[in-house]
Amino acid sequence: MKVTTWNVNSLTARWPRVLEWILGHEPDVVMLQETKQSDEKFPASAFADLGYESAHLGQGQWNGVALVSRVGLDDVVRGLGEDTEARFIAATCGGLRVHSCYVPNGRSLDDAHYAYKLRWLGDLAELARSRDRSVPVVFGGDFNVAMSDLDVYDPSAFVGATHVSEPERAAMRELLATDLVDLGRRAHPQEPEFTWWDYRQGSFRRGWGLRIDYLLSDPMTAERVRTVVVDRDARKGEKPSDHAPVIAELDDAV
DNA sequence: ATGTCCGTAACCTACGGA
Repeated sequence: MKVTTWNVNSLTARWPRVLEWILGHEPDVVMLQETKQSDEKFPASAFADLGYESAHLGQGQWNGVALVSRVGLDDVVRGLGEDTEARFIAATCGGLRVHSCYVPNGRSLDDAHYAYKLRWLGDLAELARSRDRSVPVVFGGDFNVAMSDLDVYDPSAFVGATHVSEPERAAMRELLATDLVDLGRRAHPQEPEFTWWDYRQGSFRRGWGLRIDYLLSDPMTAERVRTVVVDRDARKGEKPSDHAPVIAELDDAV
């Protein structure tokens, strides 16, 4: 089973790339972030034509998360607790409880949005902590945190910035401590494996990236993982998202 | 170069957000 996550930075603007990508990669499950669409605009019927069920939590102009699956899509939960922004959607797909997460950006360390980000990650950790341990889980998405300096092209360029601060990293450790495995780092302990490059300054060409998009699973599911790759090709070419998809290939459950 | 891209509101350009 191929489980994937991708922050598309507007599904409207990215539709040709998303369509091409799904046809080319044939993922079983796709967790999408930043659809930037209302539920009315979400192309559920186009996904259905491709053989995929889908579920969306849209907000319109900002945020927006979705799940797209060709291995079933049941028991959808929209939203994280009392959060009013469209940043979380979960469902059961092919026996996996799948969670598409779009963690608040934070903006700057002294911004109210930063406190919101830390609260949001705390709420996500609480949800992960209280989960049904008999069900295999994957949490995927844009976490807007580079968990270690290996996840940052130049740590000196990020002193005092969001995405690398100790409280954000502590919040991610708290999430991981609910017994989740960082599949990308587990598969590639030494390579940066960046997933995001700023549109500005030719960052992609210069290799100025961050690893902020993750696939996290319970340890049993992690044992099923054959490969984890960042599809850098999706960051190239015409009208790319600023994020690349992350793809995990899982063996069937035993 | 604060160097790009997105959606919006408004209007042929600016703005907030990322």
